[in-house]
Amino acid sequence: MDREAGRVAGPAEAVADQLALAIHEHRLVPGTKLSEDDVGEVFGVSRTVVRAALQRLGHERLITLKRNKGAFVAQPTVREAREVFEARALLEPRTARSAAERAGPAEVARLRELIDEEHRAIADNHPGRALRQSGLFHLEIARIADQDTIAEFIGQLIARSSLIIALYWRRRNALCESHAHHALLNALADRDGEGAEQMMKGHLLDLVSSLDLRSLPSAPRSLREALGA
Amino acid sequence: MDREAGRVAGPAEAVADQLALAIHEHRLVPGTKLSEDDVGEVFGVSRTVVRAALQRLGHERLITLKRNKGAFVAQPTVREAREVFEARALLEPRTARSAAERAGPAEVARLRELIDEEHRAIADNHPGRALRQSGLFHLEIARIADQDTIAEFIGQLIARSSLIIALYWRRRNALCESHAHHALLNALADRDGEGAEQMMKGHLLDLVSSLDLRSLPSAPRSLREALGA
DNA sequence: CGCGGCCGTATTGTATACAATCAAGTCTAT
DNA sequence: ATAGACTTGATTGTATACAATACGGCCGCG
Repeated sequence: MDREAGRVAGPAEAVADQLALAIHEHRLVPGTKLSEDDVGEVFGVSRTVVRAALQRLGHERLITLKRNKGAFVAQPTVREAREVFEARALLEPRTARSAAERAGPAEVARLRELIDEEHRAIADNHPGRALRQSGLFHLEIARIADQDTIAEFIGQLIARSSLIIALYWRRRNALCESHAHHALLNALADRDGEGAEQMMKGHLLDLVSSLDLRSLPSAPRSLREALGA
Repeated sequence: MDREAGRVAGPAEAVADQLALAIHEHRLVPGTKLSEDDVGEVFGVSRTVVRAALQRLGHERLITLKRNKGAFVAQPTVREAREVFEARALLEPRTARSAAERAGPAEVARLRELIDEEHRAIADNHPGRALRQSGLFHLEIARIADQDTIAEFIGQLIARSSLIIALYWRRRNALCESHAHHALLNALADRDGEGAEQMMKGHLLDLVSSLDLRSLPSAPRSLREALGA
């Protein structure tokens, strides 16, 4: 479960990972303020390590750091939402193709397990967990492609996608898009690179089209914030 | 010269930018240790802000943070070098196409200015500055494409490429690859998207082939000496 | 002469204290 | 009553002090 091999994890990483998970699962919604004292008390660490964690999340664009004002769970704009999915469209299809050309039985099994957990989360009425598992499925494909650098980018984009979905998701039903994941899995199992690439491309387009990128971000926490910054 | 609009710059950002520039221009070579006390004394700030700066650079993979050991200018492995250029190959050609479809006279003029500065740096025998300008040329194309998210990724990849070039550059002559930049510029000025995409693809392939991905890192230098000149 | 454990020094990790800035509520004057 | 300035409380920005860890030299032993 370590974020990255070769880099030793410290308390700040642990705090950042916990916060990132909460954001990913929509337990922390966009716009929420993350006070340094509050976070420090929750995790039992000092502001020093909290600040380090917040800095990392800020660099990943999961939170926005406003000078002298504090850290807030990011609220991606419509423009940023489009850009994130355009970046994913550039990276993920080709990566899925590479993954298909490399996938063995062990890799397919890992992907199947992720899909199963996603289904279990849906059955348990935990849409946040389901979304997280869905993201891990995409990330695992990048890892199978044996491209750590691209995988890291995709991981960031997936996290930001989670924020975008929180803000712009159109239909609230929990159908999600597990069929697409199944189809992708089959293509990978068949080592069908071309198919996997096309599947991923279509899947991402479906995702974007399931968003409502014409509306403004859903209601911010305060009117003042909507009119001010 | 601000790194990013919307985010207010503080002292830590200034220190990080200076260090990043030094790394980019090869005044700080891979492997160099960045002691917190030394950096703090050089820039006249306390370790707190130095640590913030080092953390940002660490997240950008320009430096490697070893727990309880300190920060060192990163030494990308051969594998990482390949991955960085594979990522660039995924992102930059399509981005160059978009840029070509959007470029107006002002954008072309900015690019031409960057090329001119690159030539001036070469004429002044400042290969570090020339390399930096070359990177800014690539980055400006991403900005012209009006894709901030992708541009940020490309910016990171360019910075890492600078480290890779420091470690694996084969021929030491300062010929560089300005012809390719000129050709790219012409394609952009002609709004030739397809041509720009192909040019960029070929240019990146040329870059990779100019590396010697079998040699090993060279000896580092001291921080003070590198920044003093 | 080489090797292994010990200790001193230097550097990083973390917590805390102080300064600076911001937000909100109060008070006054028009 | 409202607009504006002031003041107060809270939160962040920065510096410093202390604790923990690692590196290097020294000594003793084989």
